[in-house]
Amino acid sequence: MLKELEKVKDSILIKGIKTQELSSMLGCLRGVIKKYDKGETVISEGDKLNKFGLLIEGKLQVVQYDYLGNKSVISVIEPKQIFGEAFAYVNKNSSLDVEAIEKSKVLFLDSDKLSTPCEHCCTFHKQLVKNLLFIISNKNVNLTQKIECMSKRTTKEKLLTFLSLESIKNNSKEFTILLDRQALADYLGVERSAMSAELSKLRKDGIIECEKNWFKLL
Amino acid sequence: MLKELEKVKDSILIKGIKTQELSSMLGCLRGVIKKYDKGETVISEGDKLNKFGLLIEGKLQVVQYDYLGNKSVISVIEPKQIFGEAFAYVNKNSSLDVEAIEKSKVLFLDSDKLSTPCEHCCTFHKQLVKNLLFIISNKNVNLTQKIECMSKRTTKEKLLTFLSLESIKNNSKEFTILLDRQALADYLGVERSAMSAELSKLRKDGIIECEKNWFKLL
DNA sequence: AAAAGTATGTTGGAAATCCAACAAGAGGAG
DNA sequence: CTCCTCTTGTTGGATTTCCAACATACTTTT
Repeated sequence: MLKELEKVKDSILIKGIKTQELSSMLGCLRGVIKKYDKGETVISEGDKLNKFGLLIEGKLQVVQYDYLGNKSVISVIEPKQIFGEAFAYVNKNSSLDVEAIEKSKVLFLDSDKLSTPCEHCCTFHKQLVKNLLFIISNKNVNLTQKIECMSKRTTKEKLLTFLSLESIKNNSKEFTILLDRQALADYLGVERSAMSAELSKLRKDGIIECEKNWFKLL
Repeated sequence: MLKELEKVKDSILIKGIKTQELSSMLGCLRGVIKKYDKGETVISEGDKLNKFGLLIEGKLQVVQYDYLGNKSVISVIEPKQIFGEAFAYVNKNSSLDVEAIEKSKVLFLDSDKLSTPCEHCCTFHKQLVKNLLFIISNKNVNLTQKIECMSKRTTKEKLLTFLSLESIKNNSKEFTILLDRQALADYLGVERSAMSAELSKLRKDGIIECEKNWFKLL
């Protein structure tokens, strides 16, 4: 198990923790590794979570079924990322499903053990708590920014809000983004073709320049 | 200062902490109380935060200015609620403003001191960390649900998604909501009048019953 | 190099939303 | 009670988005 953990030792969750501490950490947090084949369910809607997951290898998908039963993909989990922590710490049953889309290996850690340092006050606990607070707060900031974009009424405004935020993040009027057109449209909650048309208009109106993933605000 | 803190001793942040521990907590977390008059700025965009706030009395507003300079209210902070914690823990400058909309009193706590238990391993630290993780995770879940609603393409779907989630929360097909029509429209990111019309249609089609803040899914 | 697949841009009609203005009802203040 | 304000519902035309279909360019496969 230790060997598995070392594969992800530069993940944000365990960043700053000494290699020699990893072993006692696994014991302290009751680490368990589980393996999933492609298509298997990792977490089901309604599950009570007292552990959260750290993906060691493979790929997972967080999905949701709406009131009509339509499936939608909320996010994709890559190795070194954690998942399920929000439900674990609100003590609420999961409202999402997590499925393996590749053969995957997951390390589960006890959420309570992490937040409650043991009697020995192990030094790694401090670091873990810091790291976890960083991860969750960061998600929070990102979700808030997404909402900021989505709450604009027109596609043009959504785009400009998004691009303006990216420009600030990159500290430059020029930048590249990670999303392709379809992913950007999904992120903003609009139609890809309509967004594409709007991008063309912004370009024609001299408000932006762009090509593929590269953008420049004028 | 201790007297002020006792006013909010049933806040989620300090829930479960013994009264006799509050005093040492204030010292440990370098608590500072600041007072603001109506209209004063509590946090400015760009501020580097190493403390987060716990509102003791008054009322605050979290606002944001978009790329055109338009002001929009992100949320309202009521007594016992905390604010600024996300930016404090991601070590990122605030991208939001916080303003006092009433004469207010705020207790600031050092975010680093909270996440890094002192040598004495004070028992209240454990509880604080747990409480904080709960609060932030909870915000996370709520933001995700809001995104779930907003990402639907039509007003009808947005409404039904929202109502379906409320129904689940209340564990009943019948429930009342806290938002009035305008607030609900803002939450879903649609026009109030269009939403009102859609509600009427849903009622006419026999999909829901509603009156004011009361709803029933059929 | 041909073929198949993927990403992006374009377009036109159908559908939905926005916007502004007004109507109806409830509740509060004088 | 009357006046005023606030909330909610209604309506119609302007605007925007959606949707489906197709064009083009670029990649990968064979």
